[in-house]
Amino acid sequence: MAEVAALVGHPARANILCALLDGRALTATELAYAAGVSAQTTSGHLAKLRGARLVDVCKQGRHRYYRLTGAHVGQMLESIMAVALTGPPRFQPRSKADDLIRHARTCYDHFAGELGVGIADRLIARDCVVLGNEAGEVTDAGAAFLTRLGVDLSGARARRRVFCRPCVDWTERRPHIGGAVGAALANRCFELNWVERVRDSRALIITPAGHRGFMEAFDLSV
Amino acid sequence: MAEVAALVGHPARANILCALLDGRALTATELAYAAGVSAQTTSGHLAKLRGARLVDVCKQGRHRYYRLTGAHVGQMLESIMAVALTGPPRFQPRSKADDLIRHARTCYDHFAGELGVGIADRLIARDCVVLGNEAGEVTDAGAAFLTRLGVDLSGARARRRVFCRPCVDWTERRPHIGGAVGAALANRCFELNWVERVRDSRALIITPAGHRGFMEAFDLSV
DNA sequence: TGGATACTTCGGCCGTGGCCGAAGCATTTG
DNA sequence: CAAATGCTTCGGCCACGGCCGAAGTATCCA
Repeated sequence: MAEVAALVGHPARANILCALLDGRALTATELAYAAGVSAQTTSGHLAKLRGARLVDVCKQGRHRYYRLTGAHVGQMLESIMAVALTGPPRFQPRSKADDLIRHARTCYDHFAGELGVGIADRLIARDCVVLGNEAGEVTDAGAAFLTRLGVDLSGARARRRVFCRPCVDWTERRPHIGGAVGAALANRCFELNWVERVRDSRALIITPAGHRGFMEAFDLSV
Repeated sequence: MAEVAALVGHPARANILCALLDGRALTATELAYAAGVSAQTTSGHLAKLRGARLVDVCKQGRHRYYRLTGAHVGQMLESIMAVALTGPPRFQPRSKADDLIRHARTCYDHFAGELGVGIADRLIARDCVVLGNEAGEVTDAGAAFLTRLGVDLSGARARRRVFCRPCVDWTERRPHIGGAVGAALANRCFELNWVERVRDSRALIITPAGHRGFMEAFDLSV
């Protein structure tokens, strides 16, 4: 047991595992970037994670795709995060980049930060979405609203992943909307050019069109 | 997050946390024995665990009693165990103590092992309890049955914690009943003197009265 | 076929963190 | 008040494990 915990207990490996948390499979190079260490160091970490069956690998050409071995690993990571969040507030140097990332960012493939939590709040207030502790659901009114916005809900339903789930935001410490719905909504916002990615970061910039759009659609000023 | 995992990821600290897993409060010296290191080393570990709010301490005379800060820490430990057990099979010397703990033990504050899983199985078979993946519920028939047994269900409902939830058993690899209901049921069994704690262990001994009681109440021979 | 890309293995350097002996407080007991 | 007990702090030793540079496989592409 200590071995498993020790594997998660190193920043580089924790970053790798978090990057895999949404179930996608990523290549070793992508994970090296996420971990912030060199490719050969990452390779060593991945070998250890594989040895403990925390991640699986599948070869495709010259790429190797890594993924979590199963939901139980994801649940473990979530439970560790939950404990970490109840811990003592940590010292966090404020910086320009920090403010950006607190303001709006992606959480794997959906929105987080003030933007993500704000959207979730509005959708909940309008009875478009119901979020429980472990799961969530889109109401009929919510489905109509999102469809009107151009979000591909039927595509989202067809995917094998969880349709709608709450995802605790690590800056706001409140839930935002994850799962296939969260991803589909984020996709649509990218299409509409409401947000743009910041290079080499998970941070997002909200375009002028985005400011108008989020205000019109969600009555949300960001 | 990596910090929390790193704390759990050392054998000495993992032992300390496991020793606390049944919810009892233990003194620093007892924990030093459980961890297998000297008192001063243990003191250092405990200071770190306390710093991360994984354990709480309360002074009583010249003793200091340590306990887990809450159920969320216990759940995290269980989920790590669950992952550790799905990993590559490890060499495990079988011992008398091992058999005991596999047979019947406490899991935080409810029953686990063959006993815990057996009880869960019978309650499910009789439609007294329904267990999902993340949550569970007690049926009306179940409430009547447990009340007849003397379990304090209304007290359990009044508490702020999750009422009924499945808890994956790390030896049986199947769910047993946790949450407030699991705790209340365990309490009642202690009251009835059906089980007794084994010193310095989470293992339980089923008394002769317990053998009769579990057979009569649950049709369960343990 | 040869070079580029993706990934792993090897080897050596270095720092963090664990460990215990000794000493220092705090509390209880005689 | 002194001795014993429970626990923590301090200091120094040591080793495990992380990190990267360099070199070695495997695969793709022109």
